[in-house]
Amino acid sequence: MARPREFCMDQALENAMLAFWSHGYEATSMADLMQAMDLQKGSIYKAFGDKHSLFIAALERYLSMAKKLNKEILDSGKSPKDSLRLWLEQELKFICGQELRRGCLIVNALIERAYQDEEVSKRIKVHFADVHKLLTNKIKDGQALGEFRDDLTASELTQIITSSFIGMVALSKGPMTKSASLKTAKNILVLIEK
Amino acid sequence: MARPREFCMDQALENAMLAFWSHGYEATSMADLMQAMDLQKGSIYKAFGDKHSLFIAALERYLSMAKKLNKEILDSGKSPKDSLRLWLEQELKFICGQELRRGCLIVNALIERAYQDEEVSKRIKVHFADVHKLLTNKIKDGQALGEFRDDLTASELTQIITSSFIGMVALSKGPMTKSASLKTAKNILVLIEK
DNA sequence: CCTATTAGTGACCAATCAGTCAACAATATG
DNA sequence: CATATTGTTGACTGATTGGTCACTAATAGG
Repeated sequence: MARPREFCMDQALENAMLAFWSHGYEATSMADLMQAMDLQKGSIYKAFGDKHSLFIAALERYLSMAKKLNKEILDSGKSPKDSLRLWLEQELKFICGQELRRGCLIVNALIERAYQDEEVSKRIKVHFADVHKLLTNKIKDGQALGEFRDDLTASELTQIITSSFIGMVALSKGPMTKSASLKTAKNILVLIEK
Repeated sequence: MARPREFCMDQALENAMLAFWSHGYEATSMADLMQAMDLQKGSIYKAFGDKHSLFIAALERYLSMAKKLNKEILDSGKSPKDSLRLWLEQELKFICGQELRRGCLIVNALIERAYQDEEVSKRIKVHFADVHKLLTNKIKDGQALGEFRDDLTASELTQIITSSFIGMVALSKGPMTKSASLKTAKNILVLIEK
C-alpha cells in the first residue's frame, strides 16, 4: 500500500559496484554514483542509506558473486589438479581480460579501505578464510591422489597459491600483462606438482 | 640573495610520504598534509607545487629508497639463495612489522592510482622492471651454482617470487599476519630449490 | 642601509563534497 | 473516491576540497 519503486535494486547496485570497482571508494562521488546508477540523489539515500552503506552493499554483492564462481570453477575440473588449473586460468582471465584495468574489487577495497574501515576489513577477512578452506580441501584431495607434492601441507601450498594469485591481480593494475599472468599460473602448477 | 627556507625539504617530503602511505592519495587532504608536514599551505605549494606533484615526489622518494634497499639486501647474502632468503625476510619484516597496517606505498599507489594516473603507472612499471632484473640475475647465479631448479627459467621463477611477494604485501593489509608471511616465504624457497 | 628576491602567512575563493528535506507522485487498501 | 504510505525529485545545506594571493618577513648583494 504505497508507491512502488521505479528501478531495479539489483541493477542499481550492480551499477554502483561497477563504479566503485573502476575508481575506488574515495574517488567515486555521489554525483558519479547518480550517473552510474541513473538515479536521483534522494532515491539512492532512501534505498541504500549513505555512501558507505552503498559501498558495503556493493562489496558484498561482489563477494557473493566471487564465492559462487569459486565454488563452481573448483568443482568443474576432472581432477583436483585440473580444477586448480581451471580456477587460476579463469579467474585471471576474468580479472586481467578487461580493457579497463580495474583489477579486483576485493583487492582494491583491501588496499584502499581495510586500514580505515573495519566493516571492509572484517568482510574481506571472512572471504579469504573461505577461499583458503576451499582451496586447501581441493589440494588435500590432490595430494591424496599423488597429484601434488606433500612435503608441504595443503594449507601451506594454498598460502603460496593465494599469495601469488593476489599478487598477479594487484600487478594486473599496471606492470603485468594477461599472458604473463597465465604463464606464471601455469608455472606455479609445475612447482607444486609431485 | 633571498630569504632562506625555514624548513628541511627532505624532512617535509618524508612526512608527506608517511601521510600518503598511511591513508592513500584521495583520503589525504591538504589539511592533513599541512599537519603532517608542519607547514602552512602556501609553503607547501611554493615548495612542491600542487597535491599531485607532492604525491609523485613522495612516491619517487619511496621508490628510490626501496631500490637502494633492494640492492643492499640482495648483495648481503653469502650465496644467491641466502640473498634471496634475506630479501624476502627483511622486506616482509619491514612491511608487515609495523603496527600501522599501511602496507607498501608502491602497491597502495598501484592499486589506488595507476588506472587513473599515468605518472604513477609509468614510474611503478619502471620500478618493477628494475626489481625483476635484479632478482632474475640473482636467480641465474643461483641456478648456475645448482641452488635453484632450472626446469623453469630464471625470469619465470622471478615472476613467481614477485607475484607471491606482492600478494603477501597486499594481504598484510588485512588477512595475513607477519608470521604467516614469513612462513610462506620460507616455503616458496623450498619450491624453487633444486 | 637599500633593494631585489624569495619564503611564510592566513584570509579567501569557487567548486565540490556527502547528505537533507519539503513538495509532489504513484500506488494499495478501504 | 479517500487516505495512508512510500518513492521521486531537485533545490538546498554546511562543511570541506584543492588552490590562490596580497601582504609581511627575512636574507644576500651592492
